[in-house]
Amino acid sequence: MSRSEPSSSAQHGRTGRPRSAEADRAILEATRAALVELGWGKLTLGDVAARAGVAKTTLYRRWNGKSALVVDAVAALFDERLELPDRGSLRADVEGVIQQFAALLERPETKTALMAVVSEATRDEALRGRIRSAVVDRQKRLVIMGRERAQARGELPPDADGEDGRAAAAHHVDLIYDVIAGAVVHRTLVSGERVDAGWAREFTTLLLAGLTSAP
Amino acid sequence: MSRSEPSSSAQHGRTGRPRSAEADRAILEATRAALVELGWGKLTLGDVAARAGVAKTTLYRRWNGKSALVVDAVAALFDERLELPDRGSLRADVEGVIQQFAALLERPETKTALMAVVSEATRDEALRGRIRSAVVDRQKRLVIMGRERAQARGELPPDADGEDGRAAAAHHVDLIYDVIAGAVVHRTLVSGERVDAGWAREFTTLLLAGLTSAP
Amino acid sequence: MSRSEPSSSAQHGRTGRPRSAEADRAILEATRAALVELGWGKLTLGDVAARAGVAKTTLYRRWNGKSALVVDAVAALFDERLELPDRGSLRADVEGVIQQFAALLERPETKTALMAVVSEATRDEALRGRIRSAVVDRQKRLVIMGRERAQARGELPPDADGEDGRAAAAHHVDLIYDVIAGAVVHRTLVSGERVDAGWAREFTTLLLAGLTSAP
Amino acid sequence: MSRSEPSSSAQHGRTGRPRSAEADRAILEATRAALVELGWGKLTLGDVAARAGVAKTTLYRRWNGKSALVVDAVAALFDERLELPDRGSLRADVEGVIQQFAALLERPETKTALMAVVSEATRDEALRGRIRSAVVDRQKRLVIMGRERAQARGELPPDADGEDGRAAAAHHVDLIYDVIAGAVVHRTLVSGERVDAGWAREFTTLLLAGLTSAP
DNA sequence: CTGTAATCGAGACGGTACGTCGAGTCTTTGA
DNA sequence: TCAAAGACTCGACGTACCGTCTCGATTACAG
Repeated sequence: MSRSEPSSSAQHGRTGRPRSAEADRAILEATRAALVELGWGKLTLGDVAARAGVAKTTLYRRWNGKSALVVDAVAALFDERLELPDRGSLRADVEGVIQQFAALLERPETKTALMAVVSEATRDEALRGRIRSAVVDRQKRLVIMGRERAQARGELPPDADGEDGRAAAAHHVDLIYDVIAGAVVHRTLVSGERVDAGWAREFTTLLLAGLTSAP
Repeated sequence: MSRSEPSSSAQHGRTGRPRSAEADRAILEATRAALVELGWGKLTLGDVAARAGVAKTTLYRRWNGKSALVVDAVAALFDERLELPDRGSLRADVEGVIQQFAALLERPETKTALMAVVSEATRDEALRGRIRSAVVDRQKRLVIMGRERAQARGELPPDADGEDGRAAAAHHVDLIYDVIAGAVVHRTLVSGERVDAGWAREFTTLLLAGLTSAP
Repeated sequence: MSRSEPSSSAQHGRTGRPRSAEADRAILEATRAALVELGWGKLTLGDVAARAGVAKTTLYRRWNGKSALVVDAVAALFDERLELPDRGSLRADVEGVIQQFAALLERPETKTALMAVVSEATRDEALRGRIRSAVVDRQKRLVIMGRERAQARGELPPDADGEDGRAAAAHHVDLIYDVIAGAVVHRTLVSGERVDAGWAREFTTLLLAGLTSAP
Repeated sequence: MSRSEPSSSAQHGRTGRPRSAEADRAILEATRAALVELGWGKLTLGDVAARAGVAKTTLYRRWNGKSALVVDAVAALFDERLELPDRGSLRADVEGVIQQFAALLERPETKTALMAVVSEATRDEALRGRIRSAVVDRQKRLVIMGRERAQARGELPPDADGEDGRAAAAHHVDLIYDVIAGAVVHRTLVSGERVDAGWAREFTTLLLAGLTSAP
């Protein structure tokens, strides 16, 4: 799913030496380490290969460039880190989401990598898709989940029925997601300020007023 | 202020041949053109120099790398394009700001460049400062102005007096700025969707509810 | 022996793609052609690489600069062109050697290159060694051979026996070599006159009188 | 005579600020110093100008390139150093000439510069002329003088009368000059050995036998 | 004493080449 | 067939000098 040749099962003939699974792990690990040390701009595939104890050939056989590799490398972090325990109220859940986004963005490997691949993606449709599935969709899932819980609690009105209702709901989720993720990203990376508990609370207050007042 | 040697006033002696102002103009223009055609990733300083009819040396004498040059090149757009005519109401002003940010971000030169330099800036304090003064401050000015107008109209409560009041106001501006700019940037560049009139209206509705309910 | 990494035998591991022998040939050939067309001063390694159909990197991987490359390029000529057929008498052999040196020095590639690398060598011990083995030794071999033949014919007295004898012989060879090669080089390159048959004869007369009178 | 614009007398109008004679001196001095430190290859005109406390412009106004400047700079040495006191015999005079040539060539500035400009001169007629008048003719004068003295002493036969005689004499001088200068240059720069008293004596012996036996 | 005309320093200018580096590809030997 | 090693082509990098140019500031001699 994340490889240039979807390594899922042995697509490529069944003879010959099989690909080392260990190599995959080592490469992604090395990529993250290199990202932390050098940042996106100075990261080189030759260096990653050397750190992973792997030949450059091996690396290119599995990914087709710096961007693809880095997306996969940071995608792994999104898998591990994003979950949303029920904190009992909409406000608590929103603050939780904000904190999780912020925690992820304050890790040095994501901080430097995320905007870089987003930038690359402005000219690369395939990369855009990869980012969507590896990053955006996983984050958006949290928004969806939090919204459903709030509706179940009665903190937010339920979705309208029918096709239009579903579309409006999706629309609403997109808006909320862009506002939350955007504000956190912007504060962290552009304004260059930390997302602390105080800011999270103020932002949540602003947001909840908006969400609960007008439908 | 925007050069590697802040050319503001004649810092570098008064003797010797003076730097060509025409060259500056041509270089920034060429940089924007190259950004549109090639995008950040493929943009090379050699190519920019060639387009500007200027030697590479001249370019390196004034800026110290791709990032710094590109920041200055897009900063010029922020100068030209950002203004806030009084549209008569807070809602209209907010929608106006959103549309302006979005229009700027949908230009191909900013779309490809902005996140790239933000990414570079995560490892470069000087670059961060340059972005702040060339981009962030110019944008934030609009937020401040819009807020003051709304206070004058009575749409928003006035700032509290004294030192604490000023600090709280600045704090508030920062929050609003990150929310607006962040949401627009995220929708445009990460989610990859257009900011149309409908979205601008919905987002404004969300935001105004937040701004006007709880102080 | 002539490379920066003495490629003689597989010094650099046995794995990996081996260096292309064809590239070597093409580079030296291109170097000579460029020397003829442009002369030492205008010769650039980038141009040589282009002529040879080879990347600059390849060239720098094998030689460490213009001088080293040029020495190897002209050394090949010294290999091909210097031989000493037995012409039956010392006089004839000496004239033969002189003509061969002169013919080599009048080729445009050697004419422009030789003094240039000698000049560089005044500040570069490694280059000096390279010149010695690639040029000087090959020329000196001819002097040694001619001298032995003359001794065999009885035109010159035999070497004295023992350690001292061998040292004196080597000494003598060095002197003769410097006189012959020096006179030819100086006439050709410094005085800028041709070495024609007449000059060769007169010089030989002068030399033979010196060689045969006082031992 | 040695300048690009033969500064001999005021060719260039008589008004305007006159050229600084001090600058000339300082530049030539700086050139020699730079030659000693850096050698021909690393010597740059910018550096010379800086050492001389002079603008690059000044330098280019008087000479038209590295080669011309260096020829003039070393030519001054030839003026000071070459003279031939009468040592009473042909042998002594020849050894004297050899030692003088050798002493000149062992100075680091001439060692590195001489062959370099000779190499440049292979492609530059004007430079060749400049070398001839600044170097070759001055050295050859010594050979001529020594030969005349020897003829006066009766150690060498007098020149034949008439046009042919003069031509033959000039011819002879040229041959001797190339042999002496060539041997010394070659030993010093190519073979890389010192010219000590022993070598000078042996070479003289060889040469005198040749000069005195056959006419 | 006042132009006029060439010099001087400084340093920016358009160029050309440098030698290095990274991206990807290709070609070996060995598992 | 894949893996490691490393040579390959290509293209950009940022720097160094080149030789020219434009400045403002000095000199000298001519009127």
